Amino acid sequence: MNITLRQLRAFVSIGNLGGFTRAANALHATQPALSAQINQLEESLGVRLFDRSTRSVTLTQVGRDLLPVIDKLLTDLQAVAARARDISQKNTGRVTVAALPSISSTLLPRAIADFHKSFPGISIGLKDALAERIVDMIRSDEVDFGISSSAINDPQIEFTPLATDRMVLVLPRGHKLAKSAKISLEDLLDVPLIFMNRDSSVRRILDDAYASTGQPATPSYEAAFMSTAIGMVRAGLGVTLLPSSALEVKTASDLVCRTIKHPKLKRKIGILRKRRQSFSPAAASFAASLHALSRDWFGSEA
Amino acid sequence: MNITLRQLRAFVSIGNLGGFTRAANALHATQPALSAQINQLEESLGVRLFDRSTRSVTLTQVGRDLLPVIDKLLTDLQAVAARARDISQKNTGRVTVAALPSISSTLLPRAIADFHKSFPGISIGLKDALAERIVDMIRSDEVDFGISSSAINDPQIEFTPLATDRMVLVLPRGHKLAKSAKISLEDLLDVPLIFMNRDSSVRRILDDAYASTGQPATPSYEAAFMSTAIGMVRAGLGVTLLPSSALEVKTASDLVCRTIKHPKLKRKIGILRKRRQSFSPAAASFAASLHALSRDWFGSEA
DNA sequence: CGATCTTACGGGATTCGTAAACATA
DNA sequence: TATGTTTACGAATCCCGTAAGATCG
Repeated sequence: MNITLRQLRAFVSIGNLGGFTRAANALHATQPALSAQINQLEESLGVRLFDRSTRSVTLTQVGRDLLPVIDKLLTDLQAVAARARDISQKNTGRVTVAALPSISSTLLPRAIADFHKSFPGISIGLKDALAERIVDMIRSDEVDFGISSSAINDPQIEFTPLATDRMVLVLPRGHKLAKSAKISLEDLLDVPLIFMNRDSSVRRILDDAYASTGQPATPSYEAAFMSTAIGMVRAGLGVTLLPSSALEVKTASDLVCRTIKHPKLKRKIGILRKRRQSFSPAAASFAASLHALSRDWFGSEA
Repeated sequence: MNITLRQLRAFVSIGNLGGFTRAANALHATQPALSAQINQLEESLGVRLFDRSTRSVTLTQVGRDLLPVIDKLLTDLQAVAARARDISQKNTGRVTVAALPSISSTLLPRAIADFHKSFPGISIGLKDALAERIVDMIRSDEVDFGISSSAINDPQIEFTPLATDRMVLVLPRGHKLAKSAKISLEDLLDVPLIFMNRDSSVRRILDDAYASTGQPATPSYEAAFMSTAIGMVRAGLGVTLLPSSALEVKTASDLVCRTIKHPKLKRKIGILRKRRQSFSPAAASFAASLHALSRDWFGSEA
């Protein structure tokens, strides 16, 4: 015969309430049901738990010993279930994401702030890193998911697009190109160019784009941080191409942004995660929040 | 939906063994059953516990969190059940009994020794006391049961006879009464009598018996301990009447025991316990052992 | 193609609740 | 006599196991 939780609950309830009838009411069951359950439990354990007369029920010595232990057991179980439900209802949990610096500095802070309003119980960890490192962190489960560009060739990693990030030309307000209606890559040949250095994924996109034109990229300067590149533009050292996601430049009144028509001057930004590994409820919720926010941010361009 | 122990066991087993099929074999169940159980558990908790592909099963983050907790829960339950079964199988436990001094010094030491051979896991506590105190200890649950005479007038206390204890006359080997074939109470009128003092239940029996003859008891000496009374007899100060249960006197070669025919010169010795309070398994076992031993000891006289 | 999980479904065991019997204060 | 437990029994439910389906390596 097997012990069931119902039997244990009946035992605790009867023991605490001191009667089958009272316990039956409390448990929304009938007395005969409890009677049977206690009989089964007693048989399973091989001990008599209650001394029952028709008029009163008292615990036996063994029952008195067992009651607090079993009570604790049931309380513990309830706590575990409550914790699980808490996680599922996103009242608690932790999500850690890895994202490119451009995303980490612009979209994510706002996303995190918004998300925290809806789910104050979930804490979010953010690690900014370059594309390769992001993939590493996903592989080693250091993060729940990553936010990066799609240029990944790993069958283990799954990409879900969030938005398209265009490369925009950033130039000083008075620059001659600022007047041109349309600007192409060829127009930039005789202008000093400021690129991100070769570690960055932005740079890789530019190199690819230039390679497709047959004209190699010849930057006059290379910067490790976007803020450096912008500072150089502002100082009149040249122009630079930066992802629109790093839109802090838009707010600078002495700079002008112009889009350049070229199929390769854009990249897909999206969520990277291990294939066939489900999101935790908290991570799923945050990812959904990111999708919603990116629609507002970039519009619904594919 | 309600959580069941089977679901938890399935979860732990699958989590530890890393597969539904392996767990199904281990649990002597079929794998669709486990599949259903995990589905139910996941629904109850509101969280996904496993990431399952057709070829492999891995715990989700939440599942990894929950596994050790639930494992411990089940282990605890098993320990509780094992403990209860231990008690029921009398591999463990403690019995405390209160008994009259005459019983405590003769029958009980042997009973305890015998019992210990059969049930080495049960420890037995013995408290020797007079009748009133025994009843007190039963009432206050200081002891599991008492061993005393039946002269108790408490509806709360239940008496189960063990044996009949006769009062025997103890006299020096050369005493004149030792030659008489039959001795009655009246024959003792002109002999110095040594009685137990008025606290003892033995004395009460003698007083009752004498009262029924119309002749008041007139002891020449009163002793608090039986050994004192015996010493007095041995010294020739008189004769005494003692319960046969205190049979150590039988072994003294310079003394003679003679029974006296009188309906009141006996008492029923038995087990006293609270009405409608069940024995613990250990207590029941020891009580049964006492019944068996007393049959050997006194014969099966009612 | 084989190993493994999921779905579908029928039969059997469990268990619940109603009603009557039973026991004690 | 009234309260409260146990017994009896019919019915609903639950759950398991078999078999077929689906999917991934």
